[in-house]
Amino acid sequence: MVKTPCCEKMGLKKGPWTPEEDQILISHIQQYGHGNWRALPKQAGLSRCGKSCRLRWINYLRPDIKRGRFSKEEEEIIIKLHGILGNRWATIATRLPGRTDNEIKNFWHTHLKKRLERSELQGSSNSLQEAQAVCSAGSSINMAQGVVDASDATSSSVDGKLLIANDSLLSRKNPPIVGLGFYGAVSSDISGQIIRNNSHSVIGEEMEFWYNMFMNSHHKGIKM
DNA sequence: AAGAGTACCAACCGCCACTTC
DNA sequence: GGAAGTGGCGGTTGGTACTCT
Repeated sequence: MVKTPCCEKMGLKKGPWTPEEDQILISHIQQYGHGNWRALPKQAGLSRCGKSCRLRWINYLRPDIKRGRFSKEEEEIIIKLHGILGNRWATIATRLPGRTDNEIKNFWHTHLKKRLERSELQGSSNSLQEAQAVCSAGSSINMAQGVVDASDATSSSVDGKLLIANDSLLSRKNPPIVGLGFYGAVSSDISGQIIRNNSHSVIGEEMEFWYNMFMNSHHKGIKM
């Protein structure tokens, strides 16, 4: 097999999409779906690479995309999940229906990150600052993948919290770093829904929970 | 009014993980 | 088991809109 480059240099268009291209892509996907992104542009008659088509569809053309400003609630979710997961935008996006990883990433870099930096400078005590404490510690609890992808897990719920019995959920890409990220822990029920709770005492319990879970899995030799 | 600086966001790039052969 | 194909992710860039001087 010869590996073909993602975008053949010849004849493939780059840059902003035109309304005509959008229309072609939408109608093609509505008609045939997107079984194979690399083959799609050819089938649809687009001079774009498959990756570009996929990105355009996922980030802009998908019918369930939610446009407009992020709500306070969404901001809070992003901040807390970022505190736990780090820059795993796609995972965070699964908890924000209608929002794309790209949108969340942009929002983080253009709004939240700056706000966090400002609030840190002002020394104010609010949730943003708390999250900043998590982020600036450079911590990332990768086992939290299990929280976010709980719907895929073979799992059981204890007191509304989740136990994961599927180490396939655990990222191999990023080795686990256990640190202050526990502080911003978000818990989830068995269906993967986030249980929102800003109470410090509960956060403390969650820290303990996640810490114990990490230690248990570590001792059992679960790869994380 | 115009140029400079800044903010925002769509899109690209390179890498990695999973799947298929 | 390993090589190749493919999809997906995160980092980054570049263009445009907006604000300030």
